[in-house]
Amino acid sequence: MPVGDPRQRRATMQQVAALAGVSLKTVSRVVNGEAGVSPEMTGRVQDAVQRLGYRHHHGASNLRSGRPTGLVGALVQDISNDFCAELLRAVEAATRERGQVVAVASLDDEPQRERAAVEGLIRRRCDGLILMPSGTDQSYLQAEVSAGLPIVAVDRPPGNIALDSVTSDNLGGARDATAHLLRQGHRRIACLVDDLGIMTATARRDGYLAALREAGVTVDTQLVVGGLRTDADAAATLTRLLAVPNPPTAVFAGRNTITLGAVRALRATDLSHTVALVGFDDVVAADLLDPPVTTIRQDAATEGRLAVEILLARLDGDPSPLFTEVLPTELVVRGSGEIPAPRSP
Amino acid sequence: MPVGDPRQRRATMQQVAALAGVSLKTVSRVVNGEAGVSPEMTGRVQDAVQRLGYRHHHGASNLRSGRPTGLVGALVQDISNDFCAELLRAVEAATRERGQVVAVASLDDEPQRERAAVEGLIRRRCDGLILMPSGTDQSYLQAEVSAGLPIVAVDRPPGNIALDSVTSDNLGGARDATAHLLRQGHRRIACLVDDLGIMTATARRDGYLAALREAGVTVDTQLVVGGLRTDADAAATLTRLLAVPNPPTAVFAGRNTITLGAVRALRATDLSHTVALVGFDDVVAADLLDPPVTTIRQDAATEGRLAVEILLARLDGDPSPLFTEVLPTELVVRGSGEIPAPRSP
DNA sequence: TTGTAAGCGTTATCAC
DNA sequence: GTGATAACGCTTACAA
Repeated sequence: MPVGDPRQRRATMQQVAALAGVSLKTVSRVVNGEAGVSPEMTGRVQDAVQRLGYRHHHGASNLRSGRPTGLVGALVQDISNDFCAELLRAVEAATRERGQVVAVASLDDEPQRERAAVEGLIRRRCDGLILMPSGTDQSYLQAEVSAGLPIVAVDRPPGNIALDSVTSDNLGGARDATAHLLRQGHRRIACLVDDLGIMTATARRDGYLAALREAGVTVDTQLVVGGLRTDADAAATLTRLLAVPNPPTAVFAGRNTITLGAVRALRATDLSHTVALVGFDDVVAADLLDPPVTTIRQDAATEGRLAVEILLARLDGDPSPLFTEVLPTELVVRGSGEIPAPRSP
Repeated sequence: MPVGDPRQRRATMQQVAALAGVSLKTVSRVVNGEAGVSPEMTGRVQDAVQRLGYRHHHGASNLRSGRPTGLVGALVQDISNDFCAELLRAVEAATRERGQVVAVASLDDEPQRERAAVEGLIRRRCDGLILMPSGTDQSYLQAEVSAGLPIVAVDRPPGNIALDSVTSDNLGGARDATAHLLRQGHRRIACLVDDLGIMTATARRDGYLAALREAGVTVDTQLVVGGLRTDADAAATLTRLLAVPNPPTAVFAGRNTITLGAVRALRATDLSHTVALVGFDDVVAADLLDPPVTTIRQDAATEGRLAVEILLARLDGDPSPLFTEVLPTELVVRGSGEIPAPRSP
């Protein structure tokens, strides 16, 4: 077997044709499984293909044929985050069936990274994009959309542009979570959310506020904290909140990492069984913790599946008006959220 | 803004040239930032580029220039698995810096899927591959390697072929885990591992066996179970093992999902604080469980980082002999692994 | 500084 | 059935 150059140089159809003693076009026909080639020719070509280790050049093929590239982009916040990873899994499963390839990127909620990633994929002529928007402005995508590139926003609504989108009912879920805590008698409920530049964080805080308002409970702005990026942030913040006079008796955690941070803080202060906790978004071993963590479940897999279904439909020419799916969330009662409020002093 | 056709049709350099009233080559120069174009021409071209929404066509450009495509493949067992996801994150971080794009796929340990995914990426002329091998035979890759395609195996050694590889010390880690349990006085230790067709599962079982042998403990083959794919499998199996006469007093779980299954089974049988448990591979909230779970930690991020470093070095022409990095594992003592054996009856 | 011609690996078109 | 030939969108080589 010949040792390859470091610079990849692969056999071309031309070379296969030469070795097989046939024309270029015949090789093309055999390689593409077109009918109307004699068995003998077919055999000779396949032989040459084997011998030269010929591989079809999808890119060159596409250049001429104008067919789609079969490259789909999936840009999420963080591919190592459970929620994103599950969503991607669903996307990947659907595209694999079509022989498409999925390019992924973590944007870490940096709009600049989003633009760079999109740019890279467009230069590579991806067929479509699934995007978890960073920041609040996706208007730069207008040119691409107008050029016919299907883009589906997932998990968060896009800003300043109309795109197909699949999101969870963040506001409703947060309201449910907060209402649940209110029903246990809590009135001082901390609200810990991510960076408020992120639409979902804002929506979840708004859901919290809505629930309080509906219950006629006055908001203590000291108990509402945004900008929490990591579980360590969340743990530190909650520890601080618990240390002041008249501390919260319950916590609404606006994200899975924040929930974990909250659990750590409650453990450290020995308040796990005293302070109630409801988290938005499931945590892996939520049922195994003590107490088990009550959460608002949002279905990442369904979000991904729906998004990719819409994308593939668009690729197939579906002319429907804009899809804006909003998936319901589900309160999963496990224990931590049912800790009652202490009797009023 | 013109409404795009469903079939994407983007402006070409030719069209830009026509609109700007310059030659194709001048457009090429401006677009590629080559020196030696008058400011006036540059302006006219940039104008036309804007107006037409021109996007560079990386594929066409590559076809002639022969430059690398900037597409890197990362094929893992399951992108929604924590370990894989973290590994991918590291890969992605490194490639992003180079403006490369990462295509991912979950193989689910199905050799057929691996071949299909590799095939798809090769047709798209990816520059290199990071592969978590499925099954035990990667010899089919020989032709690609000979053609100059850099491939780095991660997490598991490739079968029947020499590839750069980055793996964890599975055998050593499993031996450490088992030795740790032996030190607590346990003699009847269950060993629960994944499908034995997976190299890491075999290595971990072998590490378990080695530790028993070194301690002069006879192996009870009834306690050694392979083929566990899900946490439910693991839970069911352990529940069964615990129900027979002379049950195990400790468990070595060969994978993070198996560890979770074991925790569930121990909870259900109320043996969490009676039967010791050491798991291979960290579990997300291991420190928050009761008891906290002792694990053998393997560093997914480092594995990914090293693999991609090797890959990029090869792309840059590094002619070193084969790399075969074996990363050490670390025993993380948390509680579940330190439950002592009951006194002999 | 700018432009022309050829060619990258493939497919489409139309002859033989 | 099989094969020339042009073309896809771009870059290289070379000329003006």
